Amino acid sequence: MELLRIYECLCDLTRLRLLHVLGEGPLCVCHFQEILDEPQVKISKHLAYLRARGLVEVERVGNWMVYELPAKPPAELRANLACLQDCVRENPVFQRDLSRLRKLAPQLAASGPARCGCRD
Amino acid sequence: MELLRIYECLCDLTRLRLLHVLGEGPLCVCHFQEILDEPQVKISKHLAYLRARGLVEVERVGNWMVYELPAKPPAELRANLACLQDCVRENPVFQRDLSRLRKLAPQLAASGPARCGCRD
DNA sequence: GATTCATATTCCTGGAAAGGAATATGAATG
DNA sequence: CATTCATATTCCTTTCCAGGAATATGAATC
Repeated sequence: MELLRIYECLCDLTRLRLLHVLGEGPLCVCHFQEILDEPQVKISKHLAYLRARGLVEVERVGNWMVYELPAKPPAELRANLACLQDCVRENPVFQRDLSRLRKLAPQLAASGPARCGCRD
Repeated sequence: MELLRIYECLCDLTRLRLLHVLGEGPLCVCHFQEILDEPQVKISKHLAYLRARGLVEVERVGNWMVYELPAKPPAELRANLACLQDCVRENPVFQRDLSRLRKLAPQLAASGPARCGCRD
């Protein structure tokens, strides 16, 4: 993966938030909408942007599209995601996203990384 | 400093190279031109871009403009510059830049971080 | 004070991308 | 098979930025 592609993905706030939340585990679009509190088009387009550049992968599950980070992310991506996570540790927006995620999937919070709960 | 501003600066190859080389120490525009082998306008504009966002600082020394990283870079910048350096450790373009830098200022290579040698 | 030198700025053009409104797709369900 | 639901795509407008050519600035030097 090219480093530049990664940085291009990182230079938009919505995409930063998407990637940050994805660090907790796979998630579907409807959950992103609730967590980020942003319109569907916006979420969907930015996910497409990330997907086109290989930063996320998708799997269709019935009506839902479940997005996740690549199973084996290249070193550059891993390094930058770790760096991002570190940088936003005290950022209210990013932390609010995380706490909303945990409210959405409280049963998963205990059992390791969150999964998309659409099927429940 | 806003994290987004940093990422915006990082999503262009020329700026990545400038920042990477600046990690070795202050440098003037003419040296950047030689090291990156890019036209003056391009270098100058990207340095202005970085400067406008606070990623670099300038000092005039006679005819030369000496650019450097901020004396006390905020944590987000430090983290990302370290991450960048790590990611390009095996990248031929970035490593060629470094070796050109050392050829330009061999006497400085030994004595710690490189300084702009225009005054010599 | 005219010239030179290093660098910055302006003016242009083309392309990318963000955001929203509207519409399309495709799976599930009645 | 018509509808609903979750999501994607298209179309549009606006803004931003990259790159190059030409020109401007400002310090130094003759």
